[in-house]
Amino acid sequence: MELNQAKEEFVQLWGNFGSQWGIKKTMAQVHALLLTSDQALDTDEIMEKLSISRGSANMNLRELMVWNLIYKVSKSGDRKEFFEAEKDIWEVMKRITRERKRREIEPLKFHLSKLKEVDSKSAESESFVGLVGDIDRLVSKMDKVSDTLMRAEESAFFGSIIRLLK
Amino acid sequence: MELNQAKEEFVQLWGNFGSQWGIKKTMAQVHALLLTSDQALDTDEIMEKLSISRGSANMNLRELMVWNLIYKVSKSGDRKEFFEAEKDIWEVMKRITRERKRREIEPLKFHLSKLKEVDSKSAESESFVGLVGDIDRLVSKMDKVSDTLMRAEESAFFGSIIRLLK
DNA sequence: CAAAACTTTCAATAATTATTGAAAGTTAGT
DNA sequence: ACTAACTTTCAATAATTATTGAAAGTTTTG
Repeated sequence: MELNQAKEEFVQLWGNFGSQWGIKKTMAQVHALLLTSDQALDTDEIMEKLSISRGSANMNLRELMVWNLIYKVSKSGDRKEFFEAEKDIWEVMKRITRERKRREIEPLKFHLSKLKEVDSKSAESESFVGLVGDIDRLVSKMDKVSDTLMRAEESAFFGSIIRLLK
Repeated sequence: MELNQAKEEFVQLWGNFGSQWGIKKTMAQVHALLLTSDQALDTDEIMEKLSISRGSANMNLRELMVWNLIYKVSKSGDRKEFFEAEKDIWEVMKRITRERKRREIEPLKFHLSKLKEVDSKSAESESFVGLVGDIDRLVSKMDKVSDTLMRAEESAFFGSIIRLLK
């Protein structure tokens, strides 16, 4: 397979899978384009390569910066802004996980804790509170495990535990 | 807070968060309704409680059965079908994870392996193949870890490792 | 400071995705 | 085998979500 074709397929692939797990398709495509580009690109290049409008390019680039997945870079002698992606895939995954945690896990835990305040007079109330509590504990556990995983590469101790899990 | 109000809020909550992570909103709401119901419900009750059409109720119930999150149950002396949810939350999470793995991780790995067949003549090709390989390895690792977690409750050995991660 | 170069915004519009509900299909009882 | 009770399908429609692009805003340069 030819390199440019492979890159294009990668952009589509990343877009489709990204949108399956909560990342907007176009944002994921912009990300993929920058991930597979050996040099920083400017807005017009991105618009052209992905056939998207200036507005969309701008919006998605800004969002990717919020997620910390791409950086603005300047080229001397050019006043345009160029963008380049964080290339360390493990770092990419950590940042996506961090952002999703902030946007999803934390609000979810907040709402669950409210629901536990239901008047627990009846057996049915008890079992509802039990269910909510179980969900809360499970979410917390998954959250903790993902934290630990994210730290694993930086710690010999946790790293060795992770290796056990292979 | 009053129980029925809490249940309604839970249905909304589950619907919103479900749709953020790839489960359709109405399906998640049907699931939440059955999770918090102390008895099995029939299609008409579900239609009424969630204000959805017969078609939508049917479609979402069938999909939940594919995911193995709910069961059909019969009541003697009634030929209607009733539905009830798997109540063990850990089991629920395992089944959701399993289904998502089947639908997302496996196809992703398949596509990634294709992309590694790019002609690697140039330095740029090498780095593209490197990126794809990194992603493939990361996805595999996360997949393995999640498998291990899913098995953890059933194994004293893995269970004790998981407890270390708290 | 004025104009050029570039970036951002946002209301209108397009694209996508979910829902409806009536009709077709199925199953069970007599 | 007929009918009534119930379930499923799917083309039409509604609801939602993403995209556009022209106008407004900002920054840089001479």
